[in-house]
Amino acid sequence: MFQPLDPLLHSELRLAVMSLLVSVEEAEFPYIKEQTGATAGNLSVQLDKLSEAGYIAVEKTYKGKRPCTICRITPAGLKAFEDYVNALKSYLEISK
Amino acid sequence: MFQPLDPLLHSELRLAVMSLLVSVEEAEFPYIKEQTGATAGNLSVQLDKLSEAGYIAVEKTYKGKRPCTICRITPAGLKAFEDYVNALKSYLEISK
DNA sequence: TAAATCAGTTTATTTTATAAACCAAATTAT
DNA sequence: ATAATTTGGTTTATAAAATAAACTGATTTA
Repeated sequence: MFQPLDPLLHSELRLAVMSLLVSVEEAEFPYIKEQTGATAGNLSVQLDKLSEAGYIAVEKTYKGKRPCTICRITPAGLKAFEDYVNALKSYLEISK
Repeated sequence: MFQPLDPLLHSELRLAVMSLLVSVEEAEFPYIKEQTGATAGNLSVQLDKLSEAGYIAVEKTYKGKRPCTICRITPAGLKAFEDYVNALKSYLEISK
């Protein structure tokens, strides 16, 4: 009846991050922070979780002299996102 | 960009309960328990939260000699569910 | 009448989300 | 030059949430 929801994606901020990365395929930390309205601390923690799950790849590089964290969704992350969306439908579609 | 998600509905079990009640408009505790696969304890807690928020109405009655807890969605609950579904779309719809 | 079942509630524990505090380097102001 | 501010984050602490385990009380069934 109800499909289980991947707890890693069933989180407002992590879902927003994934949603963002699905469409842009590459985003820097400050951009994600601005688009999601998250605090840096919260974002840092949630990016770590997504990264540890293999849902996103995080590249720590430099932009001139300043540090620059670039995030990209992975194939596993894309799959997980799609699966999550499908699972959600079992909760949202009225009349089966 | 991303709409905030009602934390009361952004919970696997509570969302399943609401989803169920949207379609049936009346359900007994054991039925909800069976359909969601929840433990009785967890279900009891989550029904209380939905009830306190005014999203469902809980009627405690008897079926013969046995206690019988009947749940129904309220207009406020239906509205909240619809709003939640709309908010979710901002996370799921690629390209705007 | 003892054991098991039904219908739940209460309580305790683990997990999670989140913000506050912090750190280091770079830039800007005095 | 050096003090203050900003940028780009990480770490840590706290509050909230989810969940299961333990419990209660009445009802069947053995």
